[in-house]
Amino acid sequence: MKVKLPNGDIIDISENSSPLDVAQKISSGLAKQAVVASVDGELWDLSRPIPDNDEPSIVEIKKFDNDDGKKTFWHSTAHIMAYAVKNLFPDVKVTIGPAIDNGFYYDFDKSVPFTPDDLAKIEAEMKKIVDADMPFERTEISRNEASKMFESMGENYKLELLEAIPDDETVTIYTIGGFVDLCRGPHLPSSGYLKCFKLLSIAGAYWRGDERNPMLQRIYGISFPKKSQLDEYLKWLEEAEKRDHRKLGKQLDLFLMNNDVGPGLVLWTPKGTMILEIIEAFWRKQHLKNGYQLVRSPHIGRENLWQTSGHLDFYADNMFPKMVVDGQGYYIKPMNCPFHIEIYKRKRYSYRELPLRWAELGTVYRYERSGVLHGLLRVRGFTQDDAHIICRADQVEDEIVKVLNFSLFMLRSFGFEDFHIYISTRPKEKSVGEPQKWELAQESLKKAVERENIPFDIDEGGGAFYGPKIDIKLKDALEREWQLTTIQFDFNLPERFDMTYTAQDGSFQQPYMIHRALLGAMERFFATLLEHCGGNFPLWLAPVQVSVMTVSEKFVDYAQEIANELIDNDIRTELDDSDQRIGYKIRSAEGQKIPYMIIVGAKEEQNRNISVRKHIAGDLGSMPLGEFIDRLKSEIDSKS
RNA sequence: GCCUGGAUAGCUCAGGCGGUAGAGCACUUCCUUGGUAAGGAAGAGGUCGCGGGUUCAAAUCCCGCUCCAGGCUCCA
Repeated sequence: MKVKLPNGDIIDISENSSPLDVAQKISSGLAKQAVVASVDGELWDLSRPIPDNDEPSIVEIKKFDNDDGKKTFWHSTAHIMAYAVKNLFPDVKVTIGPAIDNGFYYDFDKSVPFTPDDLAKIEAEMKKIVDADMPFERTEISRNEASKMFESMGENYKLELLEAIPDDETVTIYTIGGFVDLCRGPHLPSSGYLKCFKLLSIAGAYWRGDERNPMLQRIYGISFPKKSQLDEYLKWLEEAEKRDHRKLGKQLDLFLMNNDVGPGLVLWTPKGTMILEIIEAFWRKQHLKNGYQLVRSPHIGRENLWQTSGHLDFYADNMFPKMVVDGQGYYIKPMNCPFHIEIYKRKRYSYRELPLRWAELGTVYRYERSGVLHGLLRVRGFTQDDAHIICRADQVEDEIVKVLNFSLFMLRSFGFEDFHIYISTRPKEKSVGEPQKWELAQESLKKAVERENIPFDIDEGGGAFYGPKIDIKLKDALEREWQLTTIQFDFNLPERFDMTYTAQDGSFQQPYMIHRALLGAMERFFATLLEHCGGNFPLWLAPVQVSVMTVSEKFVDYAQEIANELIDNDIRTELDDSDQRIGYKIRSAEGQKIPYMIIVGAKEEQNRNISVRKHIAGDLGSMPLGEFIDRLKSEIDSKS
């Protein structure tokens, strides 16, 4: 029989050949690296025979570097882990064990949770299975048989999964050694493929992710065909840990949280505040340049306001409880929008006055469940770089293009380059707003994104009930995705607050309203930036830009002179005139990741110049102060 | 909120099967006046997260709470 390769080549193979045989025909190298295949677009086990159709099947061989390859590799590792766990703990019930973006997990129902020691035991057991190189066997099975089998094994979770499989789908099981699992596949041909793996962590997880269901024990792990890949991954994990914003925040003395102040509430130190101030100054300047006006609003508002906005109906769970003042109910704001709308409603607007773009660095407070708080990424009090665009239907598309460009400009200014856009459309269930408004909004979002030529996905039905949105995710220096920007239509609030403008024909029309946060929340943005640069802030953001250090106390006067000159030139400068050796001062400045160090001693004082050392890079030699200042200024301007 | 594991000096951590604690760094003082990632000495620093119980005695054992970490669920 014949099969066709993706490049069009036709290959002759014998009956009942598998993709592995095909790979072997192409080259032994490919056969060695192959982990899975697709046959006519369907993922296919390497060892599963290819059907002999009239038309030659299209067979694609996939290696580990392919996404499907990775997923298969990891999924098979999950099975082998489950097998090992069943060997060691026969009472455990198995549930699901999928591949995820980085590795895999498997959830077990086990009365006594796993301990870290168990992980080592499980790894050792897995090693045995791998060394025995046992084949994965795929079997198609009738629903009845499968049901009987899992019932006899007492695997009630598998029974539940089985029931959820649609009637027209073939039920398959995969067997490896003594372990049988209900599984769609595909899998590696055998356990020997798993050259190196590591179990990483244990965590609780609800069955099917529903908190009303029992808590299962989840084990996370990762695996690779080569040891070097595992080492590289572990190094990456280590690097990520080093860059953890909570760790760097402490190390560089930027912010803190404290028990007495309360969970999820951030205290900003002078250095952290300096950075925030620079970001915010840049933010204000750019907003004014981009046609925004700034507004401000209070931190609390009357109950009635939140009733009108609907927050008390649909957002109350996330709001801090009511306080009563003079017999009136008040709430701390979880959002800024109702205030901006009240500003809008102070007068009548003509269609000529639109669009309005009102921005505020508005600090909001949301009640987040205790278990979800996480450093600066998830807090209870945070400052949104919020703005509301109020415009006419004919302005919507332009406004979206503008805000999208503005957003990308802002993010790029901070050194982010790699973006992915997600558009979310009208939910199927309930939503508010006229269909034609949704249509117009969704079309505008798509057109705007297409114009920018940035990869995007559409999440059909993924929008909020009150309007479609664009989210921008960015990748940081470690290729991790973060979501900051969101641009969101709102068909709910204009209606609830009865916002209108007077149209050309004298009629009252409801404007379109767009919420947008470009950097998202300042706290989250700060954390992202901090992890992205690993604490090595670009010069324009560094809280201390230069540390002037003396070789001995004899040169303090000259050093002070230099420091004063820098400060006069708006360079954030610190003078280290401590009674320490220069090596010590350098070490401490390097540890604080101060971008430039100036060293002054006898040579410098005599020549009226300075010696410059750059963070990480090292000694740059000596130069006149003026030249150094010019260098700093151009580096600051370039934001590099 | 749920599961698991934690909380000891400003920081990083050791110790402790019940008899009120220790290191390194940081801090203070003194010596040293030193040229590109740790000079030396001395000193000061802790109700061992908070509250209760058991006990002659609790930082240690028990219970409750707070906070933190990794997940789950939820989200900027």
